[in-house]
Amino acid sequence: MGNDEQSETHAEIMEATYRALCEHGYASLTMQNIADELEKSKGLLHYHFDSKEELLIAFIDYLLSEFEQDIASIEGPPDKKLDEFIERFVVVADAGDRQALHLALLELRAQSPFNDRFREHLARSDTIVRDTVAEIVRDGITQGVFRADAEPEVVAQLVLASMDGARTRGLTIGDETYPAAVSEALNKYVIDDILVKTNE
Amino acid sequence: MGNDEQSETHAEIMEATYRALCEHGYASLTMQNIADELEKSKGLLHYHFDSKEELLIAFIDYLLSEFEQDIASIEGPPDKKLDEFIERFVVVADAGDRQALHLALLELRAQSPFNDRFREHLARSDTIVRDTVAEIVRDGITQGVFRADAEPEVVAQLVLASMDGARTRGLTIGDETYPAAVSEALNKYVIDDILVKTNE
Amino acid sequence: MGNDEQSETHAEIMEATYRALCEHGYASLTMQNIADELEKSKGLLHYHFDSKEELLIAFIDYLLSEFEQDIASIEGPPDKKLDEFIERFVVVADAGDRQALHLALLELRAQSPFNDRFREHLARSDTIVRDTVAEIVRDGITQGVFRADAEPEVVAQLVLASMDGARTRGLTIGDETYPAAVSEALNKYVIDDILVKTNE
Amino acid sequence: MGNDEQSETHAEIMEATYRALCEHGYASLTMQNIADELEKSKGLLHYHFDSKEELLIAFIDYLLSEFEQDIASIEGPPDKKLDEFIERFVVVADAGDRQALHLALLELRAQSPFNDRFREHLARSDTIVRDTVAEIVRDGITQGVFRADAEPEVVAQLVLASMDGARTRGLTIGDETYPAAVSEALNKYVIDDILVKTNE
DNA sequence: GATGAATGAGTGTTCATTCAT
DNA sequence: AATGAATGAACACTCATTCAT
Repeated sequence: MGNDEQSETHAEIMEATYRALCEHGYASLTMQNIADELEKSKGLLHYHFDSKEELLIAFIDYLLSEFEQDIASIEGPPDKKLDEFIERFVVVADAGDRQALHLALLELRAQSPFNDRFREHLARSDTIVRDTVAEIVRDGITQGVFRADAEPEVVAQLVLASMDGARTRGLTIGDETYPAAVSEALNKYVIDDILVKTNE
Repeated sequence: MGNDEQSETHAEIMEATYRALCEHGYASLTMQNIADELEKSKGLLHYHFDSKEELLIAFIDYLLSEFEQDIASIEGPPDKKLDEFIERFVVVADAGDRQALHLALLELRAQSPFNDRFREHLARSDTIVRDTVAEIVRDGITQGVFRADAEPEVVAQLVLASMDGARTRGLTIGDETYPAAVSEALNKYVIDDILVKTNE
Repeated sequence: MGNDEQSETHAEIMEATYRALCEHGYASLTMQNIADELEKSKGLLHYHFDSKEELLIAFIDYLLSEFEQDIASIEGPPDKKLDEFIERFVVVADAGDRQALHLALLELRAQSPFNDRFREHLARSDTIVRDTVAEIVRDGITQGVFRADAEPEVVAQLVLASMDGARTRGLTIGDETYPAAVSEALNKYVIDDILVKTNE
Repeated sequence: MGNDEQSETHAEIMEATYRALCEHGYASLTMQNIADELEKSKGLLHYHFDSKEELLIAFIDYLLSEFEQDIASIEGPPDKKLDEFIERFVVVADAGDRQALHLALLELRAQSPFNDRFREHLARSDTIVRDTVAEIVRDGITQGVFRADAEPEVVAQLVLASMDGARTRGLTIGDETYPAAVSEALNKYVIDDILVKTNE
């Protein structure tokens, strides 16, 4: 059976933390909030995690591994993968839920300058995601769908930054169309530029 | 303009709040922190503001008006103004301080989904800033330095989003070069595209 | 005015701590107990002391300084002073109160192996008290009331140890006559031995 | 005698309790501490004892019976037995361990004013030990090694009190030589006095 | 016998807020 | 305007105890 036992309650706590974080926000998140979402006692949380910080570190890892799995599952030719990647970052469909996920991440990020461990765990994932995008661009160049002078690392940074910022600003003004609008702009002003035009 | 009496202590409290926020972060910000920075008592804060929230709302306005004044002070031809705008957003020189300002803003933004008043005040400013950038682009088109098919609103959104995201990701991984790198990418992949090429 | 301000509330907290300690014992002593005795809120205790430990350290100092003042006030010729010292240690009269004081001290002592700061503060006082007793014996030898071969330090140790132990055992079996009995034994088997016999 | 089944696990729990008590002290002693020392689960402790208090009562009995057996095993002529008794109370050799035992006892004693059952169990033992010492003195008088005017009960009280107090003060100031010093003083100022001098 | 999950009451501590001065 | 004392609710965390397995 292995040590998959970590899964049962551990996973439920992570999900409860997710819901609690979405509902109350990081600054107001309490162990009681999480316990309420879990419909278990506060004590149980401390039975499984030494402290709130420990629980949140575990939560960061949970959140990021979910996210990493998600983007790793993207298939297809490089240009389609890049589109799909942006699409998933933006999320038109299940707006509510994934928006909440990115908000949760944003809040944790906003805390990272004050918490070394948060920063370390978040940074690791940031690098992975950026490398993934850069790799897509690199594959695209190799396969001839992206122009040879496109810089994979730079494009990756710009794509990620603009999508991140779009979400942040979307949250700020409560305008859910913001990410989609930036996604379009990104396609028009950036992606289009690096695409090899077949008939021009 | 208005009751200038507001100026003296009020301004000092805003500055103290700024320092306290930079040092402790939103989630750990206490009235005592602010009072300590002010070198006055906690009670005084409540004499001037009915509650912590009220003080923070006032702080958002203070922060944004500072920011709005800053970008309003940019002079020169549209393409230079856009460069300068990005430059100030990025800040190469006084990294420490302005970085802190943007972090403070980010934290407040991360809270806005949980606080209607935060959101309203932040949204107002967001719109102003975006309109300012769009106006610069519009002027640039009129003056013939930007291509006629550039969309002012869309470019403004993309510029702001990518700069915002760059800072956020810079904070996440504690990499101060991130915003500068994205700034360059922005110039190369976006601004360059909409510039009217004089001799080509 | 001076910094005697420490006196007002500080003293009341010390007294409340004393009463709470007597009533509940160290192991069950809570900040709430102390607050209840003080008839003030728990928060106030933390306004005056950073932590429970800090409060207890202050309490040790308070207790010991009271005690040191008490024994320093003993007057008269050396042999009478020694008697009076033992008498006060034993206390026949106001049994209840002083017994409680010594119990409080005993509890704190029992904790000292687990708390460096407790130990340091208690040790300082222990030394002072022992030196005081030794000094009495030394004076007695000089003045010819104690035999020249009496060892001041050794006698002081024996006197203090037996009185301390008497109280401890008195507490153990709830027998209030124990200290008095040991006091007598001490006089008969120790003090008598070192007294210079005038006509024998 | 009785249900010998008690022996196996029961004894192991007692020993674990002893170690846990030595390491953490009474005030910080938890069922988890004991379970850790036992290398078994907390639940098991409650299987064997209805409550923590019940376990501690059993522990007092265990501790005292060990102690009583120890002093009962002393052999030889009365004056040697008295010396040996003091020696064992003091313990020069295995300082660490027996010191811990007496500390454990002291802590439990310090609790006895707040716990009737503790007090009763401790008092019973106190009486037994005191009677044992008094009996030694009485035997000594009968056998002519102690002076006829020595009062067995009084001497026993004084010996026990001073040794107890010596240990307490030794713990207080972290001075391990204290008990030995008092032991010497006891011999010189008390035991010597009641010894029948053969050539004088 | 023995465990691990789970609970709930209680702990020290924090903090926005109030108020007399 | 300004303070320091004081409060009360809430917080993270602890722990003896229970119970299904």
